[in-house]
Amino acid sequence: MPSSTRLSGEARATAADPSAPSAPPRTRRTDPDRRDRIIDACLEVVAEHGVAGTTHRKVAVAADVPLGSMTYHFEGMDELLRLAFERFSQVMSQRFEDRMAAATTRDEALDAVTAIISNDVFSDDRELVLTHELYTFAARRPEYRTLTRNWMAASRRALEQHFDPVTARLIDAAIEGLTIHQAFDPAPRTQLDVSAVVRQLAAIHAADR
Amino acid sequence: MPSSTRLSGEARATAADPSAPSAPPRTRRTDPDRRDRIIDACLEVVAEHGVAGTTHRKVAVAADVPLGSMTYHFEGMDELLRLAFERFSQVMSQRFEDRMAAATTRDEALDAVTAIISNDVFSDDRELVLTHELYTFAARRPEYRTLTRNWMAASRRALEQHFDPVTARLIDAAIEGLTIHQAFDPAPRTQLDVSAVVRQLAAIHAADR
Amino acid sequence: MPSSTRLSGEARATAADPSAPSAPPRTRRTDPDRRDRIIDACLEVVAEHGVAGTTHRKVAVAADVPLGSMTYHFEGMDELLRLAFERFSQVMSQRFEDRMAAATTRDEALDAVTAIISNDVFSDDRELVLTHELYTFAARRPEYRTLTRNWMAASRRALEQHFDPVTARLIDAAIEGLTIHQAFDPAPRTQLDVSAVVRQLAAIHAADR
Amino acid sequence: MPSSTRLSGEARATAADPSAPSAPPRTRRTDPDRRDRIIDACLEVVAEHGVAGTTHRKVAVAADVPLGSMTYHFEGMDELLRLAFERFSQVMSQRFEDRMAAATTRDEALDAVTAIISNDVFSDDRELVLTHELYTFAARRPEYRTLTRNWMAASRRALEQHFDPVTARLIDAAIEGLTIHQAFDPAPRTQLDVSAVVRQLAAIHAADR
DNA sequence: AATGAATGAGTATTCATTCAT
DNA sequence: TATGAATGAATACTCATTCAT
Repeated sequence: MPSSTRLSGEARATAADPSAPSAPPRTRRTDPDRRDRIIDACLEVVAEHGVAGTTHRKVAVAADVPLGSMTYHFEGMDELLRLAFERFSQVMSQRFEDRMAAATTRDEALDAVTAIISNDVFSDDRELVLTHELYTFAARRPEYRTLTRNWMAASRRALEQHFDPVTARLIDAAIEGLTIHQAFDPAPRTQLDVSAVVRQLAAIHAADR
Repeated sequence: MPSSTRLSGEARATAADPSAPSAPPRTRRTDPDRRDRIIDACLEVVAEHGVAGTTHRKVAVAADVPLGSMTYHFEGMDELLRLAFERFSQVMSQRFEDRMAAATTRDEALDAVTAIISNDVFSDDRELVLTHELYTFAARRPEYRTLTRNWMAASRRALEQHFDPVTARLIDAAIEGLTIHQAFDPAPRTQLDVSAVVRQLAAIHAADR
Repeated sequence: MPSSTRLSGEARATAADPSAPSAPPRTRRTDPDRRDRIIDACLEVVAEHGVAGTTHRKVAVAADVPLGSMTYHFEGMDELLRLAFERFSQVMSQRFEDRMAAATTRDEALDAVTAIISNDVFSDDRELVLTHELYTFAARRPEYRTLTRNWMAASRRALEQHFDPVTARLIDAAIEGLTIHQAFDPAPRTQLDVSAVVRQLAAIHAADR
Repeated sequence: MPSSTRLSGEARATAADPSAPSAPPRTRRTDPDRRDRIIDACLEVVAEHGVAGTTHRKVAVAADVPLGSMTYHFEGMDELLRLAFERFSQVMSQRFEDRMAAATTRDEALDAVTAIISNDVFSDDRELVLTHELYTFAARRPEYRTLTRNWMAASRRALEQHFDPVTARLIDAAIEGLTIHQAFDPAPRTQLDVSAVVRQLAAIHAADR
């Protein structure tokens, strides 16, 4: 489900309409979403080959642009990766917000959180991989932690539509922790009733007040 | 493909110049913990340059061994990385176990968890980075998830010395989630009383029973 | 595995030193027959060092191109060798055809065959070596036997300008066998009157009819 | 059929008899056919990987001897290859002699030759490959042409048991040429009645006398 | 006498980047 | 403005050979 809403779903500009016979075969001059397409392609290459295996060549092939475009449109791999991860985190963030916004009651919000933890975010490995590539990227380069900071802040803001700030932080952390442990230790001995846990978590602070 | 000069039998100039008297006798022929040293060095290189930037050359320099040693002792970079991460996860795991084992009461255990979350594990960036390099490594290669699985299982076992299994899983996830969010979003608007949160978390299941 | 310094964007020292006035402007940016030159150079390197001793480096030096050109223009050594042998077999084939085409009578054709066997083809070792390198190459890789098949078929076609198909096959085999035995056993006890033998060979099938 | 008579078929010394319990586990000191075994193994490696791909390591593994044995028993790859090819040419030579010696009449000799050309020598690729590896080896190194010279002289001697020297040379060359062309151009348009051709060849010189 | 650990020189190949067009 | 041919530096890995044991 999550991967279907993926990145930019808009149709690509068809490259020259062959039905127009009078047009000269000039190389198409305008390709306005080329930059965008390269960024998307970069993300796909990172998903498949990792940051370690992402090269100008692979991205150029994936985006179907000439190799020279890469350094023409971007300073270097670093900038390109930053932009790709920026886009990724925004897309993920946006999806989370949409889900939380769709909940109209606290109970629906709790159901949404339960669903997210249970199976949703990393239903395929693509986003598991990209998330951790991003975390690694940010762990190594403090200057890029704005990406993670923004993402996390956005998540909390979305949760605060339904919960007080402390509970929001707690739930956000629980989503993170349980999701990761589920991905990396898929069959723990002890099964969890996620829905119950989430509800108890949400009750902590309320009870405390 | 083979070496070119193989078929010509003439002797090669031996590199060592015996006329230089100050040079040490150079007889480091046996070096039994060389393999170990290389693995340690690999971990340092990963910490500093990332998996992406880890090369045989850098590791060889860091371990102070000739380049040829690298592929003599290891099948290739993959095996070396696997061994390095194995060692890292075991060290981290062990440290966690030691901490939990040092707690003699449930209350001390809760303090230990609080300390771990608050500042401890990722006090410097080195372990933050290595942890996420490992997660990325495992995310991309399901066959290496035994590393993460073992680590997580060990953590839970350590927690189960003090808590029931469900609570142990919950606390483990909380450590993971809060630690990450703290590292990647160091100054959230809402401060958390970690000690209080941990204690409430531990009370959930008990209360539920 | 990727390059290590990729993520650090600092500029590299450019190698060209503009302060050296005697250096040519170095602008050999376009070199359209470079590919061809490399193939020729490869053949020379094979002749001198054998397939076993043929390396990208040696070929690059022989063709006076930078090492990076090698894998820019060719998939790998295998493709390069295939192209080199293709060229070699075509050149040899062509020369054979020219010789046979130059003969206007059956008798001249018989003289040409005699000349070819007697001393000509392998007058220097270069072509002896290349022929056997090619045979070895093809013996090991059935998929490249098209090269030998084409060469042999062309030879037979050339002979069929003067002889019936069966005689052509016979003469072709005799050229092969006698040439090899002459090259590898240069002073047999029994001298052969090649011209007479060839003529008798050519008479076999005619007599048979 | 030819490959069954292969090299040295004798049983290998079983390495330490585990049923003798009193024997100390000392490393076996005497392994008299080790040298031989290495030479055989070398030939197998050449057959499989070519001279180009034959390395000390591969041969050591194939012979089941420690790597250090290689340079202990042999000067280097060159000597080892020479010995291996020497053995190969002797085995091939011997087999040819046996076949010709088995023929008691001229007619049986002609049948034997026909059989050899038709399908026998290179029934599997192993010997095709080894023969051409040897030719290439000898083509490049005139000093090793004693190997080919001896082989060819032996063949002629064997043929001279049944034919006069000139006919023997002719038939020998025909075997060479037809065999090669058959191997490298397996489906020529024109089929040959090998038996008839051989008989006519044998008649040339007789008729000439 | 025999060996396995060790190594430096070499190999094919990949890469980000440059730059003439 | 855009590109693809070009390249030097780097990569992982292999190898024959050495030598302390």
